[in-house]
Amino acid sequence: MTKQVRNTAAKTAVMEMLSQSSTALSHGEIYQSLAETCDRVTVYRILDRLIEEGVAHRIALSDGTVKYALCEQCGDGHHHAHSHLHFNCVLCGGVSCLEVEIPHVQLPRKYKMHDVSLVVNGLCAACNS
Amino acid sequence: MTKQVRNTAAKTAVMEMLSQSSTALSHGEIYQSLAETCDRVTVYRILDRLIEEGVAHRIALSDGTVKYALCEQCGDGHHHAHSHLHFNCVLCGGVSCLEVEIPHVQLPRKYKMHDVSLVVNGLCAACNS
DNA sequence: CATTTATTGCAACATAGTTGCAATAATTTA
DNA sequence: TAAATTATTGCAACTATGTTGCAATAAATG
Ligand SMILES: [Mn+2]
Ligand SMILES: [Mn+2]
Ligand SMILES: [Zn+2]
Ligand SMILES: [Zn+2]
Repeated sequence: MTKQVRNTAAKTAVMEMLSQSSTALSHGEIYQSLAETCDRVTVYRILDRLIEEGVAHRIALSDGTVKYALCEQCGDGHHHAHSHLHFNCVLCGGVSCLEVEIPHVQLPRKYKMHDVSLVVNGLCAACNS
Repeated sequence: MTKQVRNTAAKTAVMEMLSQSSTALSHGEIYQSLAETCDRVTVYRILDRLIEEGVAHRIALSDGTVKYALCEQCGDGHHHAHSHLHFNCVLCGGVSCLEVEIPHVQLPRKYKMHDVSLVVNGLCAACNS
């Protein structure tokens, strides 16, 4: 039997927060906004669980920073595809999932591609004015 | 006047190591191989300096891990371009610069692209047999 | 309400990266 | 070659990030 899922106040709060946010959030940002209401470790575990449940996904920026975003923000809800790029605004720091397909990349002979991570750094629409 | 550059034993050792290695190396890997011969912090500072000098570059993998590689390995030596992709083998863990141009990506209106980071995870030629 | 067990808090640990400062040593200059 | 300059290093101390074990807590189910 598959492990059952329980909805807790902390988990709901994290999801609510990710859902409200226009930008992907780091563990630290989430933990701080939840100020005192739950433990650091709990936030890590909730995020891990959300990812395992397919509700959220991890985004590693080009400097190594890790952010989290809900998956609905990055697909049409119907077919869930993770082959989209992530945009990191160097001005406001915002990180967002763009509905842009990752172009096909040709690898050298014998290489086998599993998945691709593409992060674009630049100015977002709001900051580029 | 621009800050002068000094070649020290530690710096030479790090460069030698990166130059010999077929894969990009993390700070930890470099530090361990240098075992006891110099401080942890020194390795960080040497790597920062190599990057500032344009000799090496940083590679952030899709899980947030950071690796370092010499720049000569990732260009033809003549024109130095950093718009190439990095390959991370999920089997041997090797990380290498591939001489493959990053395909053009079309961003939504008003977005301004500065630079792109593209990491492909999969099986390298050696592991894919 | 009682049972089951997923989730949490806490302590403790591991790794990654940064900063200040005094000591050291690579270059430059005399 | 010896002295002066200052880039580099070692060390201590600190912050940030992430993980694990275990006992206590609290969802869900009946
Ligand atoms: Mn996304
Ligand atoms: Mn490279
Ligand atoms: Zn912006
Ligand atoms: Zn391999």
